[in-house]
Formats: sequence, structure tokens, C-alpha cells
Amino acid sequence: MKFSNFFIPTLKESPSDVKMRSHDLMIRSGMIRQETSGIYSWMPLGFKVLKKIIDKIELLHDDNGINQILMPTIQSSDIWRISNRYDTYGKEMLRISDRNNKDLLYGPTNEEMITAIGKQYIKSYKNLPRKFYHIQTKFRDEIRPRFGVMRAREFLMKDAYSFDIDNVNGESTYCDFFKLYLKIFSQLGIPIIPVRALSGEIGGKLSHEFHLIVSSGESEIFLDNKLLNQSFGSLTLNQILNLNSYTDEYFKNIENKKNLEKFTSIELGHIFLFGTKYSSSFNFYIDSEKGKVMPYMGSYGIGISRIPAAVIEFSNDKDGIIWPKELSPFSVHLININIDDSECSEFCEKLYNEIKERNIDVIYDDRNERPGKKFSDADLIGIPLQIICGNAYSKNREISFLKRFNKEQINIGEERVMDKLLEMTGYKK
RNA sequence: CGGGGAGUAGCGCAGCCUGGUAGCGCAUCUGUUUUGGGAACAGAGGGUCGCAGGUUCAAAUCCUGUCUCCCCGACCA
Repeated sequence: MKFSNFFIPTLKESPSDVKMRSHDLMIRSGMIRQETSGIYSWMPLGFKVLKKIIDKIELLHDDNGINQILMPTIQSSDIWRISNRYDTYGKEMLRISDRNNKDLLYGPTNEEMITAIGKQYIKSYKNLPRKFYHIQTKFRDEIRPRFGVMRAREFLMKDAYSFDIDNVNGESTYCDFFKLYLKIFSQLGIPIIPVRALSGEIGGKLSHEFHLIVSSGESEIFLDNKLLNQSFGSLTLNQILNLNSYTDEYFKNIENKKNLEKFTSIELGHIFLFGTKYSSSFNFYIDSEKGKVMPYMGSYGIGISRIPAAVIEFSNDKDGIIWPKELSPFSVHLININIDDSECSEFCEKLYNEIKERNIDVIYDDRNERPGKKFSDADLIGIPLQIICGNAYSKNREISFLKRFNKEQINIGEERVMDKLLEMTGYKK
């Protein structure tokens, strides 16, 4: 992508009502634009990050036999009356009515709808287990939206739902999702901490949240700090249940509070095994070898649109964003300093095309701007590797490689540029 | 919902107290000179002063109402 053809409306000054670092940087780097309280447009750069996250999540869900569907944003009140949540969900639910005065709502979550879908099609235990997911906009009318997309009213969420024959199989599915979540966050470059949670409005007994620890986080979690450097990937269900980490709500109810340290964090994922709560209210039975049984269900959410903000909150410096390479909107930021020097520009064009041919996501700053503006935009946008072509090329045929995270800069002869690039972006060891 | 703050050019703000017909910085456009860390100079464009009503010869400014946004708190997959 050429910078001149990619709309990135960067700002020098921060909007006055912005309080959180990530919110400020998302606005100034032209990722998002506020439409009204808690509702945002995603501009090209922001949407590109979102798509990186979506792609990774889709890939890993598909790999695990979880079927992608797309449910509507608008739901009928009917199914919510069946679960009795139409009355209990409260003002967070945005209620609307159509021209015939039928009560509709903008979905805050989809347990009811997926249960109705399951009930219609799943008739036999031979159809279980069954897992679905969708990635869709949700709306929750938060009392006080804040911090940009961090606590938005309209937001993008991945929610998955599972159907199992009984509790044992349900727990096994739950355990699979637990591990899938660890894998997803790991592949997004996010050091995640799983914590035991209460299940709240959704209902049920088994629930975990997935948190990113940052000092500016809105959540509080309590954990044994030995867990900070632990990998959780190979845990059994029993080990998962005995993890010494808790949400603040859960923490209040536990007995042994020794060795638990408090951290502030951002919640990025939440999984529940709620059992027969909805299959029961929907009278959802299937035929099994033992006669009719109610399926055990679970739901599994990831706050997709919150992830970019959380990662920026976690990784930035005074000059801007520092993307981890896993979800950086581009892998390489090629900067042409001497746009008027034909040798320099020809080299950049050629290098740009070679990078693209290798399917490496590159942004090429070909704009007719002063070096200072190009550097500061590059730092603000935060691509992990900057490749700078300017005077050093004109004089010595050298190109500068600059690592965004520590600003370490080295010069490389032109013949070794591609090799070095592959090495530094991790495409070649 | 309680408490507080703010709406003036795309963004950041001044002007309001003490009424006289709107200004600064950044950004944008033109020209010249510049060009390895947000350039300099010269010029230009851009505003229903959130909205509605009232007071007045005259309202961004005073009064009333209203809408919106932000902050703190309570709340929250």
C-alpha cells in the first residue's frame, strides 16, 4: 500500500476530551472517529488492524471445527421473553419497535437466538457436539461509555456457542475453548492471563475471563504472581479450575486469599459453561440413548474491537503506538526521504514491489512531505520496522533499518536489504 | 441516575465578567526558498458562536428553556 493512496488522517494535537493513552493514539493516528457517545467509525488504518484480528480468530475457530454463522443485529423480543431476560436485562438493552409496533431490540448477546437455532435443527445426540461462532456488532447501552472503543456501546464481538450431550462433554468443550483462547491471544502477541469469574447475567457455574494486565485497566484481578510468566496451554480441566487467579467479584467469595496480588487489567475474553439454562427455558430436548435430554450449552466471547485499544494501552511510547508484529496493520514501513532523487525513488519503488511480491504487508511512504513529518507519522502509526531510504542511499547505497520499539537504527548495503528485511520481520530466521 | 465541566473554523483554544457585529495556533490552498526528526516567508479560503425563545437600538457576551459531549461516582458480556 502506498501512503499517498491510503487515508491516514493523523493529528498533531490531541482532542481535548480524551483521557486514555490508547484513545488519544487511536484518534491521532486516524484509526477511529467518534460518531456519538460510545459509537465509532473505523477508518482504514484501524479497520486494517481489526481485520488482522478477525482473520486470526476465524482461522483458529475454523481449524477447531467451530462453524461460522452470521446472526442478525436486530432481534425479536419474543425469544427474550422465553428466557425471561427481556424483563431482567434492564436498560443496557436498546429496545426499538418497528412500524407495526412489534418489540425489537439491538442484540447485546445471542444466547437466545442460538438456542432457538439449535432447537430447530438439532434433534439427535448424534448431532452433538456442535459449535458455532459469529463475528457481529453488538450494542449495549452502557451507563457511561468511555475511553474510546475500550468501553463502547456499539462494539464488535466474536461470540461462540456450544451444544453438548451432558455436563461431562460440556466441560470438555469448555476446556477446549479455554485452550483455544490462549492460542488465539498468543498468536495475536497478547500476554493474556485467564482468571476464574462469576457468570453474572448469562448464568451458569463455570466461567473464566481473559485479561491483559495494564496499569490503566478498568478491571481488577487477583492472582498468584507466579502465574505472570506461566504458560497455560497444557492444562487439564482440573488444573484450569484450580488456577490461583480471580476476578475481583470472585475474589470476594474465596477463603484462602494468601499469596494473591492485585493487578489492574482489561478484560478481552469471557467464557461460560451455563449448562441447561437456555435449553431448559426453550424446552429444547434431543433424543439420546437414554431418552430425551436437554443439551448442555456454553458461550465464549472475545471483545474484538477492544483488542486494538488494549494492545496500544499495553505497548506505546511518547511518540506513538508500538504494534506487536502479530497484529501490526503492516509488517514494514518503507520511507522515502528523498522523493525528488530519482535513484532513491527508483530503488524504493523496486523494493516496494519486491516486498509485495513476497506477500509481506508493506506501507510505502511516497508522499511529498518533509522528513520530519514522515518520521513522526511513522512513529505514531507504530509499524515495528521502518526502512528508510535517503541521503545514505544517495551517498553510499545504504538503507537504514529502524526498530520502532527501541529506535535502534542500523545501515545496510542495498544488496543485503531484502535478506535483512526477511530476517527482521521474522519471515526468515 | 447523582455531582462537576464544556459546546466559538477540520483540531486545540481566546473572547463572555464589563453587550457594539469574531480572533489566535495547528491543519488546508497558492507561490518562493527549503528537505535524515512535525520548515521559513508571503498571501488565501474557511464560522447559522450547539439549538430555540426572551431582554435590548444592538447578543458569542445578559436571562430562560432545551440538546449534545466529557469527567467523577454507582453499574456493567
